[in-house]
Amino acid sequence: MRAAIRAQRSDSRLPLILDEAARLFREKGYHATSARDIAAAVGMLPGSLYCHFASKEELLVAVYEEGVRRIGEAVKAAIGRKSDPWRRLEAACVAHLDVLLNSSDYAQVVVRVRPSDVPKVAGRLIGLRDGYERLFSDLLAPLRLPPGTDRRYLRLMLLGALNWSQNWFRPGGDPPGRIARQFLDLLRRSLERLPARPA
Amino acid sequence: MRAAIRAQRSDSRLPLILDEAARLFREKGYHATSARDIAAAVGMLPGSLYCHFASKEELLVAVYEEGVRRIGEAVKAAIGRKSDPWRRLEAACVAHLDVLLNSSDYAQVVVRVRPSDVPKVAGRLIGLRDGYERLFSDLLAPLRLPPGTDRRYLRLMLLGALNWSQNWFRPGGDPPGRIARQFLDLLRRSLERLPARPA
DNA sequence: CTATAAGCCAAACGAGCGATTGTTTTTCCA
DNA sequence: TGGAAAAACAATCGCTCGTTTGGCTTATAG
Repeated sequence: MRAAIRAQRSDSRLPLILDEAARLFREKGYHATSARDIAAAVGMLPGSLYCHFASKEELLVAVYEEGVRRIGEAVKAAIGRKSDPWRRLEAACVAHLDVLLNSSDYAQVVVRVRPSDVPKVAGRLIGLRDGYERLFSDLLAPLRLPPGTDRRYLRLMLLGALNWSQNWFRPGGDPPGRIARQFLDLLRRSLERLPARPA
Repeated sequence: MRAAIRAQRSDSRLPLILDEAARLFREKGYHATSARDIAAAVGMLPGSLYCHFASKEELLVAVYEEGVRRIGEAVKAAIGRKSDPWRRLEAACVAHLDVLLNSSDYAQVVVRVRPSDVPKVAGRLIGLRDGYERLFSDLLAPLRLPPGTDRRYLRLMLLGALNWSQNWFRPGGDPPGRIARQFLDLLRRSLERLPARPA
């Protein structure tokens, strides 16, 4: 029991602050969430937040960083040791969308909050997002595609459609995994240079 | 000279208010734009805005309505009297993206501002956007597609990719029309059931 | 010529904002 | 077990927010 109490006490509430900030930023957006909202959700006074963060913007950056880290981690785990390029891409899309629509407030903040909404840290946010998207460039590189196919547009179209799904997705409809596969399949058949499926 | 003065005086500044509100909402987002910002841009005092609008939310709705109207108008004009379904869709995508990235602050607000950021009027904003998107459903209906193709996902993917391009588009790169055609072409080849292009 | 109503100004309201300060409590290690 | 360091409290700062009120000017219809 002593050990349990000690462990509890030594818990810093910083992770809790990040959790609640992520949840609120995801729910209402950055500007519509006040420092007081976050403090109240954690159960502390507004001023106490500034023991952990220099400003509300820096708190956002911390949430954003963790979000990028978690998406990247989920996608890398999903790819695993697969070797077929199309299967790797499919696994990545499914994981990307799953973490984006379902499992992580942090990840949702990355897509929900526009860097240009927070000018003071916009550059850093964009840098973080770009870092993640390079992962998709790497996934697209080994695909064998029809000559003349622009991989950059392929990436932009795929990620754009996936990210935008946050705007219309409602739990209870098709699950994220199915959405991701549907999108990918719309591109896949042509780009694999297979004839349309036989009747 | 007398006539000129009279004409000037009778000018209502309401259109100017809408223009500046659209510009600022597009640039900074809804919450980051204050009523004082808008008033200053028009050259009047903050309180005077309320001669024309009951609240900041209602001003947003007015801008949003005008935005939806303008996108719809541009897309319909682009379709014109074309009859081939794929050409109609292409013209629509090009017009949609052009108005979204280039020509209209009003249109950009429609994509930029998330309805859920403004809960009091979210329902009306979503309704307006849904009304517009029905236009795309109509464009997709007459396409001859491989059996089993889900037109709903086709619409969601296409509009999602187009709308998201607002996040990465920078003037000076490829023009909107080219972007739209690139996206559409990535889908088109397979869905038209043509074999891959001959070497 | 006058009554009316719209458009705008001038001033300010209360609420809520992000952030700071000084003090107290808690934690942890020597 | 003493004492520094970290964490949180308590109170409040100055500011900006959306909005309201009341009065002045001016175009226009009767």
